[in-house]
Amino acid sequence: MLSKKTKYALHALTYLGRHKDEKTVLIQEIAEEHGISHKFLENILLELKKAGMLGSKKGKGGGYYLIKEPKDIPLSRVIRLLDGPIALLPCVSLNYYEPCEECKNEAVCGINRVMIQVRDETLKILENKTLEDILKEE
Amino acid sequence: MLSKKTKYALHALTYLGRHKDEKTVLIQEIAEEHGISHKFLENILLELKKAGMLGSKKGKGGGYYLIKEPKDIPLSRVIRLLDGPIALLPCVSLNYYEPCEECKNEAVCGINRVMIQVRDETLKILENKTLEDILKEE
DNA sequence: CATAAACCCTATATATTTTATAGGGTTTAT
DNA sequence: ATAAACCCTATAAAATATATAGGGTTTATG
Repeated sequence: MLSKKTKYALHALTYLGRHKDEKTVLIQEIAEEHGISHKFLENILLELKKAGMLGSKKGKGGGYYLIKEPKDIPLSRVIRLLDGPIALLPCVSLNYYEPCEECKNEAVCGINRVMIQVRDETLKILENKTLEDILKEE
Repeated sequence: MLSKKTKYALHALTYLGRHKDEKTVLIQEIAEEHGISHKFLENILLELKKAGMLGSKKGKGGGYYLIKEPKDIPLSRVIRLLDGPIALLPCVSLNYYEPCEECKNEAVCGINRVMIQVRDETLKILENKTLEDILKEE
C-alpha cells in the first residue's frame, strides 16, 4: 500500500493540476481541502519541488505550481520519490538495490528471477499511468 | 516491498516444493537453510497451514509438507495472506476495502479510478505467477 | 523601507507496524 | 514413558511512518 505521504502527494499534484490556470496555490488551501496537516504537507511539497516536479514562489502572494505537464508525471516517479522502491524485493530493485540477507546465492534464486519479471511488468503499468490519467477520470 | 514474513514464506514454500518427494520437512531445516529465526518461521508456517497451503504432521518424525501443487499457489495468495492488500490504496482493495480518510467523495475521485486500473493489471501479474514459476527458474 | 505573508529547512516527538522472542501445551513414533 | 515435533498466545524490541515544532528567508505591497 502507498504511504500517506505518497497519497497526499498525489492529492496535491492533482489539485495543482486542476488549478493550472492560477499562478500559484497555497499549501494551506490544499491542506484544508483534504484535511491534511499543513506542516506535513509542506514537507511533501518540498520534496516534490526538489525532485523538479513543482515550482514555488516565495513571499507574499507566493505558493506552489506544477512545473511539468501532467502527462509527464508518471505514477512511478511519485511513488519512487516518496515511498521508495517499486520492486517487491530489494534484490530486484533498479533504483534501490540491496542484496537479500536470507538469500545464499542471488545468481541461482528462482524468487529473484520471478520478481524481476513482476517488477518489469509492474513498471510498465506505473510508468504509463500519469497525473493526466487521474485528471481525466475526474 | 514485501515484508520479511512474505519473503520467508516464499522461501519456505519453494524449499518444500524442492523436497516434495520427502514426506515432511522440519521447521528447523528451513530456518537454518535461510538463517531465519526458528520461532518466527514457525508462526509463518502456521499461517500458511491455516490458509490451507501446507499440511503438517505432529509428533516425532513430523514436519510440514506442501498440500497443493506449486502451480496452484499464485503469488497473490501468499502476499495477501501475509502482507495484506495488493491494491495501492485501501479504497480500491478487493479483499481489505476501507474508505480513504482524506477523500471527500470516492465516487468522483480520479485517483481512485486510476488505482482500480492499476490494481486490476497488477493482479493479472500476481495471479499468474505461481510457486511453480519460481521452482522452474532455479 | 517596514511589514506581513508565504515558502524553506532541520530537528524532534509520537504512533504504528514489523520483527522477534518467550514459554509453555499438545500430539505421536518409538 | 519419553523425546521430538508441531501448536498457540502473549509480550518485547526494533524499525518505520506520521506528525509537530520552531524558527529562517524571501518578496509583494503600501
